[in-house]
Amino acid sequence: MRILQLHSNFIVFKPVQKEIAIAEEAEQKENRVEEVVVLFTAIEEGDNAAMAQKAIDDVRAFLGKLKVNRILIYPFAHLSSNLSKPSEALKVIKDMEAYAKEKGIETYRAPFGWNKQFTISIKGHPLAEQARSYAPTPEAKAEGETKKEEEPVSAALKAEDKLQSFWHIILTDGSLVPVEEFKFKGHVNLQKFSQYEIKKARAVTQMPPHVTLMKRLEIADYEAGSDPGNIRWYPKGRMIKSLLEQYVTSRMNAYGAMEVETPIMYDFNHPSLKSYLNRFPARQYVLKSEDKELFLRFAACFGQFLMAHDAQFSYKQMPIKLYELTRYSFRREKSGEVVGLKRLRAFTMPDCHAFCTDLEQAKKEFLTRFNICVEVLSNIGFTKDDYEIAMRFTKGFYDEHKDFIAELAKTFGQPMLAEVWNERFFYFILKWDINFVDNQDKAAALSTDQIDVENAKRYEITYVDEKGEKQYPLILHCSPSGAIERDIYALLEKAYRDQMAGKAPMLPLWLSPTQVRLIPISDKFMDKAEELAKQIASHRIRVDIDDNASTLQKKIREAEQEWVPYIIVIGEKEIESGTLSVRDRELKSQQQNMTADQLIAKVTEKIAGKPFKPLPLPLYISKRPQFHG
RNA sequence: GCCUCGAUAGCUCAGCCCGGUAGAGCGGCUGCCUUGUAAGCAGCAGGCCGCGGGAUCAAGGCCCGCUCGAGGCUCCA
Repeated sequence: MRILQLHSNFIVFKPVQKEIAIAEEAEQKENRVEEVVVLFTAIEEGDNAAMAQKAIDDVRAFLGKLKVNRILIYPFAHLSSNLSKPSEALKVIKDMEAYAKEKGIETYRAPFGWNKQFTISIKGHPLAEQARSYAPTPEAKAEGETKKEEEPVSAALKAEDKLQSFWHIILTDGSLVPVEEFKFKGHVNLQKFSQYEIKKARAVTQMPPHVTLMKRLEIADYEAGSDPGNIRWYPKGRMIKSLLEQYVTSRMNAYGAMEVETPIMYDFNHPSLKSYLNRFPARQYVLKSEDKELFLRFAACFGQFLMAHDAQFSYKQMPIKLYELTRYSFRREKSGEVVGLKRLRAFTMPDCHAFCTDLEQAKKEFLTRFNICVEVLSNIGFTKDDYEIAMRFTKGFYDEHKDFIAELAKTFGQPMLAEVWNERFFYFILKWDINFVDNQDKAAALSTDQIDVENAKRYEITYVDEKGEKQYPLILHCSPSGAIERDIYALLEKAYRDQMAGKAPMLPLWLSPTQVRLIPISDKFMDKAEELAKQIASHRIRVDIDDNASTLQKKIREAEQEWVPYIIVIGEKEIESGTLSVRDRELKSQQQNMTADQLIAKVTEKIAGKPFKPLPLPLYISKRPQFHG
């Protein structure tokens, strides 16, 4: 709290304009107060009622010396760069006012939240001008926290600090083995993942491989002109990202989810959002617009919950599934945590909520979605060897639903990590996440699902049951693929791992920007190359032509460095024989002889069922700009 | 956010310790070569040495601040 205290002959102030939504009511007329001690006051983060009283007590001491008993509390934000939230500030200002009146001081107050005009005449004596600053004292701080604890949400937050986790491995029969007793032989990644989760101990001194790759392959790059964690996508990267987005969305459509679209920014002071938000105090991007304070969404929950709040539905229609691909969700992660495509401040997340009548329905749906998530990751290009699963639940939940956990474990067919809590700290009773373990032995969550038992109430979302009574549903929160950017991170890290193991690194065929590269041996064969390109492209295959004036060997080298899956050289032999010599990256670039039709059939089969986008760059390589050295 | 380290041509990096006219390779452009499965040859252009301040006759190099990045800590709904 900062106070500028001025002993004045008089002050005249006039509210001009409301600055914020929660501004107090006030008349736009001049107010004049004579012979008064004016307190220009800024309320800072952490200030509370105790501090309000202390400040007023200090002022009272001065009033005695000055022989005045009249104060004006004047909210004045400009004294601090560490202001509290307006709603908090108003509370503290009111505390000051009430306490001062209680102590018999003639107290005036300028309205909060207004742009005000003022004229002041200050007395010239030594005690007339005083500035004071109050940092939250340890006691005041503790008191503030105790106070917070009374709110249910903050209690949960505070509990999270003390949260104690017990780590186990879930065997495929659903039984739990303490992590220390599990033999990790043959489960190297699970061991790494467990280490990461439990000890969080890492020692690495290398640039994350996917960061180098995302730049070199002209997929994505940092954008220094934005905020950290806001990424620039080049044509190839945009295409890859768009295909993944399309794929996940179409899979969720097939699952029966209804796609919706909701705003990316929300009013800080909206009553339904407030208590939910309080759990995440410093994590949003905040923006001011006219008289409103808005935050950027960090998931699709807000929009979908507000929509579900207004919707009418009954048990007969449930489970009801809403889906949105958020482009973007925003989380203002701490600067030291933002890295590459792994952890961003603006990211694209598919988010599907299922509203279920009861736990039985929720469990059934949960299992369905679990299988969908594994399928989605598989289609993106990840096998069960690429990731590890963590199940998180309370001891109580496990005891009651052991069979269900066992069923999930059996479905997955591999041991999983279990984080077990003694009591529930979060709004969910069961959660799992699929984690990719990267080349620095760090883990990043991809798919996730959870059973939420709190938010229906918080958002007043209800359905009508068989008896015609309103009930709160259980809400499942699922991201089938996790953040799309993170999928690309994992694909690149996987490719790098393949490379280290002596394999040719590559993207899945359906995501390769160029699927087939044609290299005419000389200008003479350009016509033939164009003809062939036309034929291949007509089958929804991305094909391009290297028409640069360099050597054959160099063109092959460049195609290999671009991770092009099929490279075809076109010259005299091909034209005469009618068969193509295809360099197949998957087969360590061995040359395979096949006809154009055979190649088309092969590619078509491999990308069957996946979305398609045309070549993201000009057909001729010579026409392409260079986006990254 | 904190601690440590870094930022030099489009890219990768040398020069900094010990202050004195800005370097290489790749890429780009121009020309030659018309190529048979991972780098053909030559020439040319290209720099606010991240931004701002300071000390110095003189700063890419020393000092301070900032921005961005990397690692660690913390965090990860």
